[in-house]
Amino acid sequence: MTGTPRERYRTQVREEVKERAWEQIAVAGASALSLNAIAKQLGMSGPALYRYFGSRDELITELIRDAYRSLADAMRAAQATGADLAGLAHAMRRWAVEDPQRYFLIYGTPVPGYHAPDDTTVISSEIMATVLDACGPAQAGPATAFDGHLERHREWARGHPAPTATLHWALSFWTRLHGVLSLELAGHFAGMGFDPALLFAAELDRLLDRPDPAT
Amino acid sequence: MTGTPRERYRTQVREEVKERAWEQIAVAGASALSLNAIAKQLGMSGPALYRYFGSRDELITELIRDAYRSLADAMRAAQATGADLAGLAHAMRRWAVEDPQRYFLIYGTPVPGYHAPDDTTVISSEIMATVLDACGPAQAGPATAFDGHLERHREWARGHPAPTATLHWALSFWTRLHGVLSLELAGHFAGMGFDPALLFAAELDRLLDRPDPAT
DNA sequence: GATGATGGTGATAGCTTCTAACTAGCGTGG
DNA sequence: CCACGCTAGTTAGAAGCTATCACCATCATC
Repeated sequence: MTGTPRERYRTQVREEVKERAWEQIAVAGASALSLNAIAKQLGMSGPALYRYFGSRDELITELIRDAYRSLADAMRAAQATGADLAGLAHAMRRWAVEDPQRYFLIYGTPVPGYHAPDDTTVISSEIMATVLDACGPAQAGPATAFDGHLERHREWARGHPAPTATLHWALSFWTRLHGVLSLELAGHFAGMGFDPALLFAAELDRLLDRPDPAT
Repeated sequence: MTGTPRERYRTQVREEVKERAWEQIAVAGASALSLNAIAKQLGMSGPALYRYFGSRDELITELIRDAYRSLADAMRAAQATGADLAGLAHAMRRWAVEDPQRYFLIYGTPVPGYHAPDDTTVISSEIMATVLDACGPAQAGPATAFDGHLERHREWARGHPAPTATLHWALSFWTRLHGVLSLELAGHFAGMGFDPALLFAAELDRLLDRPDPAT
């Protein structure tokens, strides 16, 4: 809405490019993303896209940034509606299942040479802060040897007042949910018969120290 | 050693191709694997490789198979030397850290169209069986609602006599260790300061119900 | 209205996978 | 022993990709 018509057109084309890029990624993965194909879909030919994105990597970087932003927003939105930690976990799973390749763009196989831009780590710690905010005093767990080590490496919490044991707990929240979720999204449970959503819920219950929600 | 000289030469070239492929994957990831580059390294030009591998996908499939086989062997070898569950976990981590891209070839971002060959699921359940074999009666955890669901979907255990609660426990072993391990290998802990190996050990301790190994 | 920034074009280089046609040579059956 | 056949290798080429370059049109502003 703001800016000169030139600028508005420019951002609109950029958005449309990213739109098509997401479509391609959803059906064939990020490695199959083709600038040529996107250009053809937009009715313009090949090199025109380089006016809007300097390279394929630059476009993908932009998409990674947007994916991070989208995940952080989904978590914050869940928190805003009064969701507890279980609610945050399910919001995260919903966001991931909605577009698995978008999840893998963040948490999938890294390309050895590639370095994510700095602001993604900012967003990443924003997500972490959302989890920490939702943690009550109950989320601590008994002190472990790792907690002592973690006490000396609290930098990543960016001054969040949560006790170190809670930081450890939040790390477990992240790693465990990512473990079950990424295996589900990658299809590793496909031929095994059980319902991945139930395994996710069970893992979450164990994490929240609710040993048996059924009885 | 067996077979005609022709066959021996053929398998030797195939092995050499895979060797170079692993080198390329280790430094640039599987997506950057180039048959042309491999052929050039072997001193032959381009299309000659298609005598040995029908396509790029076929080569990658072969590599995935070998990676699965290698992981299963590493786990079985650890078990053969009397390793307990913690030993299995550390064997798995060693194997992964040794060549992260090899780990990601198995557990990383899946290409939407691609379907892994059937024998990989066989090897996968062999790995699962190794874990189940190392489980004592202690590894069960309290019965959960998920265990009831899992009771009706035991097919993937392929007749292993372990009780259902132990199957659930083995799933947690898999998902939790994969969670912390894959995030480490992907570099998501890079800027956070703490030692990923210690987080892995801590997560393993919690999994094995050893709340505080330090005190 | 002239001028300069901007958007788009086709041509081109260099890379990729993969197919097709063809040749050199090894190994075995007659 | 020799001829045939299979195999491994070659070059050429199609189709695709990223990315750069040179050029042209068009729009916005002075």
